[in-house]
Amino acid sequence: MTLYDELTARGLVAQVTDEEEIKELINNAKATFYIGFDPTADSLHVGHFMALSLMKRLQMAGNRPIALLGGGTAMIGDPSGRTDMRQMMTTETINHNAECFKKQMSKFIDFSEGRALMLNNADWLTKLNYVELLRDVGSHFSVNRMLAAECYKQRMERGLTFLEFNYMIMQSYDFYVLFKDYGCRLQCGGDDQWSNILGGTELIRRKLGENAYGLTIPLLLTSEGKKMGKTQAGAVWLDPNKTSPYDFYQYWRNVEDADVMNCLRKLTFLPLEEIEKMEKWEGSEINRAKEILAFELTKLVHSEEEAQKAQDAARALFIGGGDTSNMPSTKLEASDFVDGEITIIDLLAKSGLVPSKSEARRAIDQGGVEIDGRKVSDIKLKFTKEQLCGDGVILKKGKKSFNRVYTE
RNA sequence: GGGGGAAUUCCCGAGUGGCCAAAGGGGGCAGACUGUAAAUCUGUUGUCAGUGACUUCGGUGGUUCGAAUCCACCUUCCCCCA
Repeated sequence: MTLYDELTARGLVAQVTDEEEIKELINNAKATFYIGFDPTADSLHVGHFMALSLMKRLQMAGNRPIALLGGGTAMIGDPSGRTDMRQMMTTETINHNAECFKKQMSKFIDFSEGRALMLNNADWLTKLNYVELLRDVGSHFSVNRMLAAECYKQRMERGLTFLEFNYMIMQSYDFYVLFKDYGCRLQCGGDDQWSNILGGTELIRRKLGENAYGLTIPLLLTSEGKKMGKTQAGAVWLDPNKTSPYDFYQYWRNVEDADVMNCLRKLTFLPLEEIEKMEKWEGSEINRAKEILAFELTKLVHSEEEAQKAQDAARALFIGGGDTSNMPSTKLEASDFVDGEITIIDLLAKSGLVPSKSEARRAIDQGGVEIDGRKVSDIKLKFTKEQLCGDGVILKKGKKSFNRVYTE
């Protein structure tokens, strides 16, 4: 099976500019390609993961990736598919974020010995001269065409600033620079980037008379059409300090039945034959597939060790017995105790299982709190310091939230 | 530049002087049923202390015994005309 066929089979190809040419390029390990990442936060999240994994897949097949940090484009803000303008970010924030991205990507992509490049478009975008750019690049763009682009549709109704309108031109210019200076012939990206990518291939054709190509990855959606990788608390981050490996594992362990196979195909590196076997699993057997999905992804993003820990902790909590030492935990300080005691409500709040004491109260009222497997009915329950020494107690809120609280 | 309209709790959206912590829906959380799934049903959903207090309706002042509701100014957004 060729690389391109595998990508298609996994559902990783949404749109391509020229299927035959792209096949030729990537199947024969000839391609230098790029994917851009705008450093709009201090960590990559699940939304970036597919792009990263596509990058890795192409690299494993011998192609050379360029990870382009959008230090310059982040200054503008991509309006594609957004209903409101992005908040303007300071240069310091952008640089800090770019550093964070760099570290995370290095764990995933092999940048040694020129096997991959990491560039920052701030290096060329910030040096541009306005009038020159207008003449050299601006003359190749038709406003009429741009306005008709799908990615601006939403914004046409709500308002679009000139700043953001220029985003496409900047991204097109990136592709042009990478083509010219690094021989990059292919740009990949999320499907929402289609218009921006076409802008680049057009610019290269007009300015250099050469062909460049684009390939987009479908957005990862749930069976209900919502973006995956979002929780109530926000994005699912790849940074263990922002989303713990345990929470990361749990996110995937809890996907809906209808989404498991899709995720396995798109996100994991398990052979397709193996995934096809799981397709036959039914009913509660699907839970096995979810465990595999969660384990594989935690392994990819964090490490095999962390994946194992998360799995052990989850099994111990949900199935019972086993090793609970790796579950999320909270250590109490002496100042958390009043007269050597702490109330159940404070305990819940401290553990982070509830955002406020009112919610703690509600949770107990509704019979949703357990301590070491016993339901809490007394809202005034207190614990002495001695009771929480050593291993402490295991708090459970609802069906899935656990936290071990202890003190020394 | 001229004219008109809007800003409400996580989101949408009612509310036009006291009965408003603010209808309804969505989402979230909890309970029942389950497979750490979905669907369904029930409860709950500002904070802190338990029959109460405090903060909230874009911002700042003002009128009033009393304001999300009235007035002034400001900010932001939308629409029409240029």
